[in-house]
Amino acid sequence: MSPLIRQPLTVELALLGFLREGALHGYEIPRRLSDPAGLGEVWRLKQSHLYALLARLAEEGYLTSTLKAQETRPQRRQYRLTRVGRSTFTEWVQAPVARGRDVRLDFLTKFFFAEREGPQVAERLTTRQRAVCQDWLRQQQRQAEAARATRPFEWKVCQYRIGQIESMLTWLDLCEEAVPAAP
Amino acid sequence: MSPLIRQPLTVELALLGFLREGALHGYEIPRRLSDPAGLGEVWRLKQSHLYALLARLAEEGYLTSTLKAQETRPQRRQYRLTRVGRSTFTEWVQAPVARGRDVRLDFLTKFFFAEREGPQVAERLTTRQRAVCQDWLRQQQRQAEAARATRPFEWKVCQYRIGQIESMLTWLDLCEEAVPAAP
DNA sequence: GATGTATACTCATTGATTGAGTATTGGCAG
DNA sequence: CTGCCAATACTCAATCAATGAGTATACATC
Repeated sequence: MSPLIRQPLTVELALLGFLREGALHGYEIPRRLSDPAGLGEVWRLKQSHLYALLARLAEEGYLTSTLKAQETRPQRRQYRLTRVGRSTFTEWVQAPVARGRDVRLDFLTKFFFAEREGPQVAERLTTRQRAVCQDWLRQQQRQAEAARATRPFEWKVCQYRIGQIESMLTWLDLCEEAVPAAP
Repeated sequence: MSPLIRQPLTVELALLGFLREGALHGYEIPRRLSDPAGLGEVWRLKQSHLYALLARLAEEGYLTSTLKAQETRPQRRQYRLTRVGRSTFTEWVQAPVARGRDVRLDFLTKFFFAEREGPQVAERLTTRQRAVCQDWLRQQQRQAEAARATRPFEWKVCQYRIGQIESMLTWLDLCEEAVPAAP
């Protein structure tokens, strides 16, 4: 239970999402994870990697693990969210992604769980992410303007990013329409 | 000079691009790399990491290193492309990026060097990349269609990707316009 | 009774990445 | 003229993500 120094604890936090609805054992998670109707399209995670992540999440106090014997099968390790784990997850799932390169994986994952948490959560996430995207957009547009005449490569990089951000914004609109409006 | 088994030798190959125009020492590369008019906006590379990559490229036969004494300063290591290094780079720089997640870094890097190699190279790269993107697009559209009614999350993921790919295609058009037409 | 498969993990190793350290020289402020 | 800082040019040890391979048991089935 060190004071949680590890800054970037990004995607592994998402694993906590699978434990929201109750205790789980390690073997069950890849089953849910690989469902193509869910995150199976977005994530790939090797079994050994998963166990390593779970162990570290336990070490850092986000969840507890207890061994449960079964009559027939080999014993399994039950993972359960701690209070810290629960609140950290709730915070994580509503916080927008801060860097463009993380959208691909992180945002889609957040959105997946946010929808499961309820329409308010999903809407808050998309609203906040839209604000962040609009900041990015403004910043890239400024930079593109500055580079336009003198630095053609930098200008093209900016144009690329601007296109990606704009299409992300369009997509966010689509997502918000799809979420049933919060009361 | 092992038979180059390492499959993914991705971005580090780009380092060879800096050696195309002549021998270099390790310290010079981060200077060129961090130029914001060039790849400085796209890449971040720590010094120690850079040296590690150079060492491995040398180990794998893409370049040779020799120590050069200087009158005053400490001696430096001169890196020079081998024939294998030269041809590997030429191939790499013209090959389209195969996975969407690599576009952000890899494609922009390729394009940077391709422009330096000449308009034919840049045009070949963009043409091929466009073909790959169109494949992705078709595949995602098929998948979106299949997921539409029954798997809403999967459908959204597809829509996200479709948007990104479409905006990439628009950007590729922009790039080709900017490249002076090959004779 | 042999073979395969689902359950449920563990472990050793690789390999990317980083922070910190080292050594030398030139310039310049005091 | 000396003390200190910045620039040059790397090296090294440690960390940590990620993977492949291995282990052990039970149930099914042929």
